[in-house]
Amino acid sequence: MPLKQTNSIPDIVIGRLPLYLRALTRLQQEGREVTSSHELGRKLGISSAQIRKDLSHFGGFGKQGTGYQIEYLVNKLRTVMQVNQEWHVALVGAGNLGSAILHYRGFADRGFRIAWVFDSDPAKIGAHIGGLTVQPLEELAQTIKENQAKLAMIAVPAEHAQSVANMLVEAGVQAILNYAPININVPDHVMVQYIDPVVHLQHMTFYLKD
Amino acid sequence: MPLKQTNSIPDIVIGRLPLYLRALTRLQQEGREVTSSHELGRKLGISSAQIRKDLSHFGGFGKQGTGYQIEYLVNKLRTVMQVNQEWHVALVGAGNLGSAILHYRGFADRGFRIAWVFDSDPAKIGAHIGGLTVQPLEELAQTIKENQAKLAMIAVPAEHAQSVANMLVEAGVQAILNYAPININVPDHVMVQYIDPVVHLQHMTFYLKD
DNA sequence: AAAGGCTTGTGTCTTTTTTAACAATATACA
DNA sequence: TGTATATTGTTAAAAAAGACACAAGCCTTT
Repeated sequence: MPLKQTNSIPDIVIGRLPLYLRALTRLQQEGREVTSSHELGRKLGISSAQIRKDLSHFGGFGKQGTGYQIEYLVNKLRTVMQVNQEWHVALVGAGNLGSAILHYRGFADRGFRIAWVFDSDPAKIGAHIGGLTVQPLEELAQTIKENQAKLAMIAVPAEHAQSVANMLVEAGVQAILNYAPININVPDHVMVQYIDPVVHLQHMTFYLKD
Repeated sequence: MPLKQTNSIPDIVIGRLPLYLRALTRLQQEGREVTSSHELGRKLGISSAQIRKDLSHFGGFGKQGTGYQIEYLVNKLRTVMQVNQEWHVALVGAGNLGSAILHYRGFADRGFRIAWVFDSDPAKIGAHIGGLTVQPLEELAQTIKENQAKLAMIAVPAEHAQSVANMLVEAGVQAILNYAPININVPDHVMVQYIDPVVHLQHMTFYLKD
């Protein structure tokens, strides 16, 4: 689903890079300048060997006996992940969830600017939320094409997620973050990731005693 | 991190069960009564063999030549995952994110009732959000102990997530869904799952051309 | 009642992922 | 300077996860 054939680096490794980056930037905020695979592993609940191996896919970022220069490693990871630039993201859905997403600071803080928001509800179109004006769904294709947006988030009811996805794909979006609790089908060249908190809760209740 | 040693069924299998349940309930809503591992696999982007193998860990739920009776399988999965009951969840943080979580219908719809909400901000305490009254953080321990809450969600700024987690653990919570973009450390017997949309976006930008 | 078409559950094989181990190198300090 | 300690990058081994393949069973149709 999210994967592509870079044929050398496993997708599961790519999936851990954001976690490394997140932990490293936090260390940075705490004023730290150097860390080690052991420290990072302890913080993330991952073995140090795994961290070293993952990072080694992209080059030797550390120094024997010393560890990793945090600022240097952060920059390298940002480059590898292509998040050393600002990404503009389209959001579809301006209901409760969409509004919450628009108000969340965490995206802009880490380089993802929600640049457009669409909804099909006439009552919402034209409204100003989080500095943006809600556009009608009809404008989606043109806006995305004109701006060559590559990223989009879906925050509409499950029933409409697939048709929205179709529109996004048709308009040229290459990566979708789907908040609707439903699997969507897209062509192979389009990536999809899912956010469904209930899935996580259910994963955990399996293990709960009583 | 979320794992425990049931020593027989891999955690990665448990993690897929909620996805199966989600797809199955949707089929049910569409009026379907029977499905197959092939159909389910197609919908989920998973091989049919994997689905059959995963389900076989819990017994033979299907019928050769026919497939799976959806209602029957849904009930079985709910039982296995222990979501054939309503869970009461404590929420910490009544800011933007916390409010959004409180207003989201998706939890209650699938058996997770947010029953208490806590915040440390005097301006928020006493406020009514989504049918609940925001309680002061000082009441967290007692409320959770009295009600034997097992599940909690963290929706506070990253800086406070660890101390909130400590309080929750101390109060007896066994599973935490952490929306704060930071890794938290908890004892082995406590499970943690993370929701961080930026992690998913970064996972995808790696693959984007240009 | 026999044949043909599906689909499950599972044993086996293959691939992927993780862990373990260690030589090489850096730093601190006696 | 030399010794002890720390930490990387990498190779090899182990473990885990996934794909494959097929006998067995169910249903429909002739």
